[in-house]
Amino acid sequence: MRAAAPAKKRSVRESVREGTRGAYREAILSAAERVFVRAGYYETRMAEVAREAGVGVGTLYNYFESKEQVFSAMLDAQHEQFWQGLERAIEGEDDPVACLRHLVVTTFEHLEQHGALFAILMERGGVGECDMERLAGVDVAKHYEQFLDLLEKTIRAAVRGKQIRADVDSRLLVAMLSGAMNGATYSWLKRGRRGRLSSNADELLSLFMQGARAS
Amino acid sequence: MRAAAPAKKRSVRESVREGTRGAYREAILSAAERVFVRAGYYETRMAEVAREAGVGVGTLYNYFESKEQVFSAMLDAQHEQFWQGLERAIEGEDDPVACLRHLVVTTFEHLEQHGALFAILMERGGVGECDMERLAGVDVAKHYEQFLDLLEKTIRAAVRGKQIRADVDSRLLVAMLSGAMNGATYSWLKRGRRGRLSSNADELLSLFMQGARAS
Amino acid sequence: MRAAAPAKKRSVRESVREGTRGAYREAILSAAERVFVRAGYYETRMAEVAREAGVGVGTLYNYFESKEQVFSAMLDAQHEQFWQGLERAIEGEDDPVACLRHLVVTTFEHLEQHGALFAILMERGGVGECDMERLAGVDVAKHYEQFLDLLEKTIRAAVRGKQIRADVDSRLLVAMLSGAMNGATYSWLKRGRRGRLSSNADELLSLFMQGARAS
Amino acid sequence: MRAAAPAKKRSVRESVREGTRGAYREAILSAAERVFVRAGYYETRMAEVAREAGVGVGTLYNYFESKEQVFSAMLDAQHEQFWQGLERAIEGEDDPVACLRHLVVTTFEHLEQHGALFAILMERGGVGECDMERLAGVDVAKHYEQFLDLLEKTIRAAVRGKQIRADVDSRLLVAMLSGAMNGATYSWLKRGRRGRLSSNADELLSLFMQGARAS
DNA sequence: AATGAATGAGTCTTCATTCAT
DNA sequence: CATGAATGAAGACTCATTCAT
Repeated sequence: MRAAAPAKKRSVRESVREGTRGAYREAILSAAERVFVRAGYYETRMAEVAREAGVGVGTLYNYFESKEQVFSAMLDAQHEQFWQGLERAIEGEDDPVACLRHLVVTTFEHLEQHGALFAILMERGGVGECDMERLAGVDVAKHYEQFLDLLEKTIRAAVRGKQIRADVDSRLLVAMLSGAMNGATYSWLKRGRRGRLSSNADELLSLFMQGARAS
Repeated sequence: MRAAAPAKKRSVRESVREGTRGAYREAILSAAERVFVRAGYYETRMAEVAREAGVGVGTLYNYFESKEQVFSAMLDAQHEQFWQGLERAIEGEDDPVACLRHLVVTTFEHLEQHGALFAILMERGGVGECDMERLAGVDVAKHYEQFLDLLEKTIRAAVRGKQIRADVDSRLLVAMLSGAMNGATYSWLKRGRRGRLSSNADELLSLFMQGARAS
Repeated sequence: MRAAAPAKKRSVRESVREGTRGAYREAILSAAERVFVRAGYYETRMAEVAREAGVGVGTLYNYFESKEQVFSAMLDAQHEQFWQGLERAIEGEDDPVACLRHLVVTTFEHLEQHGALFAILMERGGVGECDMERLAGVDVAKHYEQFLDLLEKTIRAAVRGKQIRADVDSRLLVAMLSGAMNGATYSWLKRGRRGRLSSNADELLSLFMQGARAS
Repeated sequence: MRAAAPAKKRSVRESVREGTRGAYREAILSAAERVFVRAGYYETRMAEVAREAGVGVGTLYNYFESKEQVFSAMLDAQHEQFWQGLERAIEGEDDPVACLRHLVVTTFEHLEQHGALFAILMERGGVGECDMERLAGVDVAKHYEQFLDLLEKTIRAAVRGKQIRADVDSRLLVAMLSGAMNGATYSWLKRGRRGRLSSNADELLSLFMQGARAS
């Protein structure tokens, strides 16, 4: 078999390799997510990621340049998934306030599913002056900023639609809403993930809108 | 001079030594604050802290047991200072809502003065499941929790005084207010500390109260 | 070749690895023996052991937990080898006095081959109150005690066989014989290992037996 | 007082200083003996010696150049004392065998009084190739060799006096006797210093002489 | 001269990364 | 390519020694 047609074998091997490559990548990123969430960036050992992924340490380096890159790639993958869900959620929704609700609910649902990883990053993004912002060279705030941008865009749209008051700096509104979401997430994590995080969405938004609503 | 009262000289020497010990401790903690904020816990090198403090590495270990202890001690010192300011600010204030305002303003002022260190801790406290919560063995969330407790106590008082609605879980209100404060701080840091963080206090509180106010 | 039985290849690889592991362990222990003998425990640097073994420092820690463990493992290996020789030498020998002779000769031969390491340990075992006895946490006297026990057992047998007088505490006889062996070894080392240490065995035993012999 | 006659004061001061110097030196050496015996050379900290002596660390360096020198000086002091006792014991004694007995008894008595320190040194002297022989640069075997020389001289005298057989290398006899003494000391230490070490002297010598005696 | 805090060279140990198999 | 042992750069920490008081 193995000695058979080299040409054909090659394509087969290729495709297998393709699939294999993908599978390995997935497995590594998935393992990385678990371990990084569990232990944090610095306390995470490449050996531990490898074990969790069921591969050899060397294999990690066949797919990624370094620990940093594994971390970064995992972030991107997470963000990608989150972002797709977000876009799907607000697709075709014209009402900015309804959009805001979708954003909050989708975010909370993602956090429920994917643990606090994204939250960690948001939080870490919030570190501010600390170089951790560029955690080990990775711009961990990038994705969070993108999220904040979407939030701001949506709020501005609501302002234009007279649904949200215009006399408050929209950046403050963004800060408040995102902060409130973080606060709720923090509280939920502290309580040991009891209950559903997303069940807070409506009440949270309601409180926010009471203050933000155009009179 | 040399023949002067030995007893006194001794006490002088003692006091000098006392002063020196205190001065060294201060210098180290101060340097530690700068370096830890700059680089984060893991990227901070004891040698760097020593250089920043203008002392030898060994000296660090004359005052603290380990890197962790330096970090922990610096946290405690920061918190001590912050907490004193907080208590001074709300001392004798009976109105819970006015208290809330003092809390926000004092916190913002502290952050303006002491950089994002405290913010880092709050943020880090928010990390959730990550073991970084007990960063290298230090319970960094401890102080933040204490702050949240005070916030909750004050909000409950306002609820009892019919100033804040009773139909919303006070923990959600705490999460929202603290989160909003974090959000504002994050935004301020991102803008490069331009303007005064505390100038957001009234608007932030006003928005919060609109939602929270007892109807 | 490559298409050959993967199963077998695996086992080959395994065995190679096994062999390699063994070889590395051996090399490290052997290097450790040389360096520890040369420099003593405290003056020995892990880097020096690594260099002597022709491996990287990190490799040492792939095989042993710590410097102490390297030391301890080397001791055990030495003792193992010595003890095997000893048992082989006295195997099937019924005459206690002949046994004693085998013990002395075998010990001397081991010392001739393996340098003063074992002697060091014996000597160190003799340190007494000094904590060095438990040199850096390692019970270095353990092996020496085992040797003394064998000596005592053999002497007791000779007493029962009326070959050695019963009116002297066998522990004193043990102390004398072992001490005399140490003394001869010390002298031999001092003379720069000239001549054969084991050539002293018969004369030494003869002198010992003159005093010890049952009248 | 202090401002009084400078000239006289000086001499007073001098004498006080002399006495003081001596007292300090004594205190340090005495403390050093205890600590070195307790912990061994390498595990001994200068700070611990200072504490035991009731002086400041800096003071140690006013009297000795280094840790090594403290160790060395303590050794010399010990040896000095031991040697004086030895000379006093054999002074005027013409019979070599009686001399031997004095040597053994005096040595054992010294060991009983001064703990195992001297024993340690003897033992260490026995280390052989190990650089510990020149423990931290100190020739710890020096004193032991001197003792062995005296032993050999005495044995030779006994040979000349026909009290000890001439057909055995006197160096072997020295090795045996000194070794037996070490063995007895080791055993005594192992038994926790129970009983009197010197009570073994006669029996030990008797056994030795049985073998060594000229027929 | 006594003191003890400051000092930093030197050590063990870790762990990301490489590479022979 | 997968693998995992080898590697060595780098860091926390110790402790003999110095020196200002």
